Amino acid sequence: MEFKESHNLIIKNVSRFIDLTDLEKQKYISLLKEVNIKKRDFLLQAGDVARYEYFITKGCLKTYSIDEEGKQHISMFGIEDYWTTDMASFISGEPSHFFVEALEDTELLAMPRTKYDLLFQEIPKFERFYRILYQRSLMSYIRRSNLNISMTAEERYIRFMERYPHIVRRIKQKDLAAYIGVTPEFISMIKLKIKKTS
Amino acid sequence: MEFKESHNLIIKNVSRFIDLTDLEKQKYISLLKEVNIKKRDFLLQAGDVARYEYFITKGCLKTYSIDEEGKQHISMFGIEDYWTTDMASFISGEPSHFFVEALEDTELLAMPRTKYDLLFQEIPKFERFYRILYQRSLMSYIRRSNLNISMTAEERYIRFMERYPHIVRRIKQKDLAAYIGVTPEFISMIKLKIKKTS
DNA sequence: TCCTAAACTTAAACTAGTTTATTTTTTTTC
DNA sequence: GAAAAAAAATAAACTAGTTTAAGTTTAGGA
Repeated sequence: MEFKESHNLIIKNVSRFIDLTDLEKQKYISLLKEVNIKKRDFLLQAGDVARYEYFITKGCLKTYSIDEEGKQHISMFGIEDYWTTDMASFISGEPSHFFVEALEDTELLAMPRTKYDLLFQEIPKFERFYRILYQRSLMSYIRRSNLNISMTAEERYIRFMERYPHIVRRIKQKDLAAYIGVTPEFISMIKLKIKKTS
Repeated sequence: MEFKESHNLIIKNVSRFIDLTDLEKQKYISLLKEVNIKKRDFLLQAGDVARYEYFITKGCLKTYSIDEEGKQHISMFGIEDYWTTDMASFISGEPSHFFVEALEDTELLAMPRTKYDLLFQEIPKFERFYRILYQRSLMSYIRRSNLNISMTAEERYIRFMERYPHIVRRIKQKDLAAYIGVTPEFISMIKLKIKKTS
């Protein structure tokens, strides 16, 4: 069975955890909506309710909140083959505290909250898919926040550079700083220090 | 159908998200193992593999890691009606980086990793239960780490005191500090400051 | 119930990371 | 491809939270 490129991508992602028949694939795809946004546009803004769970087929996004002093805190970057939304808002139906903004022109597939129950009803295997997906997200979330707590900013910077060089290449240093949890000035200091010692 | 007190508790917890027949309840309970540990004993230690997911029926626990300088970082407290384990180790089968230690004599029900697949096979509804459970854990994890990032230690302290007074009553200030992410001395300073201002 | 270890308090010196301000470099836009 | 805007670098003054150290209170085991 032939699908378009973006649909192949999402089916490949889902098929890591569950096997779908051709009919189920078709059914699943029929629930998805295509969304394209330009660089600097928002997929979600604080105050909005997250009505979709998005799968990224092309591009790059950042998810962040803004604190009382107006500072951005980036909680994740999203690139091809990853999922993004504000889970808290998506589930609870309450307004989000997050912004999801495109760092490049971006293409996504959106699963509407309104179709979520229908999906589980028609293809119960998806309970399993999401059980595993959320279990793994939880796992990496726990790992990350544990590391963040026990490492200095310099260690966090070095670790991110080593583990996600493909993301580093696509983002501004300013955004890296907002993810690491320091000021851009401090990143400059770290780089200077590393240059001197090596 | 009659079950013992602890089994009633876990069934009530599971029944928030899925309905079980009496037969399914019995089957589920037959997979669980009762575990009792004394204050200061460990449910899990760094280096061990987490072979169980635990439901707390009585008592209080802390989950923490120890960094290179020997400092404890508490990531959660567990009390009655909550679940605990190191999800990362439980899923991956790799050794854990966490300690789970009893702060009081504690009674638990343990679901073995070895029975996990059997559970999903025999009662597929549990895929749904865990999908929802993990989705909600993820949600509160995201909320918490977002708040921690954008608040000062003082704000985090005040918030915890307000939201979890029933937990505060059962733990040492030292452990509260390790959860908030500051030294016990700094907690003393915060208390002093609050006393002065009010 | 007493004794001892652990927990908590207070305070002064210290440090990782921030703030503010200026200059240089890179990116965007027309 | 030049002008304007945004991002990055450098450096000095500053602050939230740490460290060290000494004294006080509390808890729990023999």
